[in-house]
Amino acid sequence: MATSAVKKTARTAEDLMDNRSVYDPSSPNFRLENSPFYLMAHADFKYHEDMDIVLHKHGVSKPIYRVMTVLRERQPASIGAIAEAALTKRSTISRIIDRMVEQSLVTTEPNPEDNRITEVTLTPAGQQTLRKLTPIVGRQFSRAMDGVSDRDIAHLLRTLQKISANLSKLPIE
Amino acid sequence: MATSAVKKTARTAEDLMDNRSVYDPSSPNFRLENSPFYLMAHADFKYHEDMDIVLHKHGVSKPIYRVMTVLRERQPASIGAIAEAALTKRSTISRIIDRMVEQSLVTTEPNPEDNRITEVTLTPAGQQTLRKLTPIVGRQFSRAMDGVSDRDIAHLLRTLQKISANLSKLPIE
DNA sequence: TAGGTGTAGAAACATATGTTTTCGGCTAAT
DNA sequence: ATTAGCCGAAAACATATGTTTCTACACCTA
Repeated sequence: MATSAVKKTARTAEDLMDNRSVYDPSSPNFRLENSPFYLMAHADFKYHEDMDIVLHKHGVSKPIYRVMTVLRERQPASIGAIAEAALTKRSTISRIIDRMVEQSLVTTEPNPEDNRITEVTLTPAGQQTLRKLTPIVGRQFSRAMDGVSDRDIAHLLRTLQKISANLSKLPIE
Repeated sequence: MATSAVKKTARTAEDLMDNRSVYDPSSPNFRLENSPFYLMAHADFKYHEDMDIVLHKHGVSKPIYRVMTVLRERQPASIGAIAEAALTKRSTISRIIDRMVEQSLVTTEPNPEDNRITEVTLTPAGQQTLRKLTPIVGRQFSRAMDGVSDRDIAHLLRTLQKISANLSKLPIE
């Protein structure tokens, strides 16, 4: 077809704007600053980098905070369920929970229906800590989203959810 | 004002759709599946999880691939510059470069202007490996973006760039 | 009911990353 | 010119994560 032929011969400035060549990592025009996944990693990194400093002042590490946010959603939760939600290996979560028990942030007890399963629950102290942290995290979120409209955020969410769903299907090769 | 008063009293289903309460981590209505940063982490995790398996078949680890993509942009590059671009500590990059030298993927030489600086360059073999990997990564990218229009991707990029820029300013507290 | 299979979590082991210290080289001020 | 201070990188040290193995338990089936 004519259009694709044109696109093939004229591969210069304009297609830096309107087709995949800038952000598709297999394109020669690809640039990291235009890569969605690089930008996600960058945003995520900066977001947590700052927050980590503040959290540490409250005796909470990044992985511990992550576990707490998972537990806020659903409680009690098994080690395995937490691991999956927190995108971390079970053994790692198992040890993080150990530390959290030390700090009296959570308690553990075997599931009465299935003795293999360890159910984890936030203690009142853990919930209290989480409440204390919430406004701090809220400020960081606002800082990140400064100048981004609610409509843009909604759009961002839809796109990210689509991408996540795509990647949860069976992988390549 | 009237509108804000209304919003305060009627905090139910409709504001799950059109205001910050679902994705602002300081809101009680917050849910992880609606959190932009959680979704970014999730997408990034899945994206690289799959790719890692394929890369390993070509003798390339995730961090090594990351360094290679940075070097594709600018070459030669110092250890420090690579570390910054790859969102990793200098000492870590230093060791990754050691491994890459072992595998003859890169060469290093001191910067003639400043002997403290180590300049890293991809070898022909390294470039060859990168070229071999490119279509694989491209397929994974396409898989992730399946059903996402170019217009949506462009929108995503703009929003992510905005967020990254916000977070690169001075942090909270 | 016994045995095989699969699963959850912990322990043992290996690896990778981050933190701190050290070393050499650059630079500026006296 | 010398020295103090800074910076990049590497080495030494500490910590955290991932991988593999093991144990106990649950479930299925013969």
